[in-house]
Amino acid sequence: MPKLDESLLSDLPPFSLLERSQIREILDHAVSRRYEEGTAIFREGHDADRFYLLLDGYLRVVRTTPGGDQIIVLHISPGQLFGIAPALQRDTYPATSIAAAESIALSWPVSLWSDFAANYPGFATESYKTLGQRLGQIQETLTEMATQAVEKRVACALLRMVNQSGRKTTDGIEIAFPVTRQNISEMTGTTLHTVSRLLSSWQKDGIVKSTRKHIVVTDPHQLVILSGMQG
Amino acid sequence: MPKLDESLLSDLPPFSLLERSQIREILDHAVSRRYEEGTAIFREGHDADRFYLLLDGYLRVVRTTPGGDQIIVLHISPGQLFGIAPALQRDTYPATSIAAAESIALSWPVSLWSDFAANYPGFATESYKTLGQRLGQIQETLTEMATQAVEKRVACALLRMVNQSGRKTTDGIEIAFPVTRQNISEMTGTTLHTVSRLLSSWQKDGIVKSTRKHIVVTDPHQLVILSGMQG
DNA sequence: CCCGAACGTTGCTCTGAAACAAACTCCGGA
DNA sequence: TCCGGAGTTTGTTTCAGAGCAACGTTCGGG
Repeated sequence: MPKLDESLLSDLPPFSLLERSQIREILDHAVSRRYEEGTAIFREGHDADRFYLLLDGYLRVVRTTPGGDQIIVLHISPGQLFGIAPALQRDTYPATSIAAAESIALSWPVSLWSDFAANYPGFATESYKTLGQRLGQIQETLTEMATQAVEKRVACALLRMVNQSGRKTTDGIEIAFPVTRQNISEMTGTTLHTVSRLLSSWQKDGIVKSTRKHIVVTDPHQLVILSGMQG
Repeated sequence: MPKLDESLLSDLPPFSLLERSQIREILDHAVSRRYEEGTAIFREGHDADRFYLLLDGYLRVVRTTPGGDQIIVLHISPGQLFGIAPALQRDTYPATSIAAAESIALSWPVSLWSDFAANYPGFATESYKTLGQRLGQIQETLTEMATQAVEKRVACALLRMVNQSGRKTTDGIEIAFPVTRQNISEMTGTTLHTVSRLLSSWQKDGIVKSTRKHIVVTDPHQLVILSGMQG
């Protein structure tokens, strides 16, 4: 295990108030690991024995129904805590985390959670803030799912990914991790067929440009209009 | 304002570990208020200046879309904390709370939250547990909404209400607060027409019995089967 | 270099549920 | 007592999007 550098954490909100020495302590307790695309970091229902911080890459947070259908609840980007079931007194993970791209994450045993919360100023506060934002996001998705037509839901899903991970290219803004039509259908509660049709037609209209597992939004503004504004 | 009795709180999880004197302190800071059916306790987006405990009645937690559609995110039963945005470092309520039946709630200014968490053992823990459960519920609803057909969603919604507030009667189990077809449609992302049809047909099959704003489930087992089990 | 799997596209059919429409019933208040 | 509004029922029409099917494309690995 290579020695981890303090600069990894010093700019991230949950740790930004801490001394260098404190960050050192935290890092010394951390386990760092690499996850290949498609690998599960932890699975729904399993014992929540560790909590995590994503250093690099992107994750999908996924739930599976008894019937075998899968849905993507949200995505995690670098710098975010995840698997923080312990913060909510859960002894089991409420969802599965899958690496959407090759990813690197730190993790700590849950037993350290209360230590962190007690000893490191701002840690608990920032963690709960994250949780609050996530709860808000999920509620947002739920309302969207309940009230909006498929086309708008797909447009919103694209916009969310663009906002979270978009990076400028010559053509427009590209989504920074691999996404399949199937993935998008799992985010929006529809079928890959319908998503494919929508993307094809948007491509025809010059709104997006997509190749296998890779999407570039060329006209974000049009997409916002399609999404029905404000959502 | 009548003096509140300690027994109100002594059996509720967030307070069950406390001394009588501590409960007294808490009550002395509380404001108690009655809300008529249909009244809002607080509204989405407003300043989160107080947090609440429902003593009696039932609440709907509701979100409204820019387009004016409304959806019911979850219900709150007596004994539960709500409006606990401060626990998540939010300065604004993420949803609206409406009294589904005549209700009574205590409330405290958010400034007391950190005092409570610091001074009353078990309070923070139990609050976060509640939050965790609620997050789980919403995820559950989201997956259901994304993957299940309308009939199953409505069956699940009825079962959830029955589980949360059901009381035995001679005919079966009745939902303890007023519910309209419209309400159910707002829980399931469908129309009141479709809900009405479903309830009519279930009534014909002897699964439910309903009058205006009032539903009794006469054959819960059948309803479980309709819901597609495990949901 | 070739093969097979994973991913994507497109056409066609069919149905569940929304949209529209029109009554009916219950309840509370004037 | 009557009236009006809120809640409910039921019928008919319509169509978005799921389901099914078949084919095309890309890519990685042997």
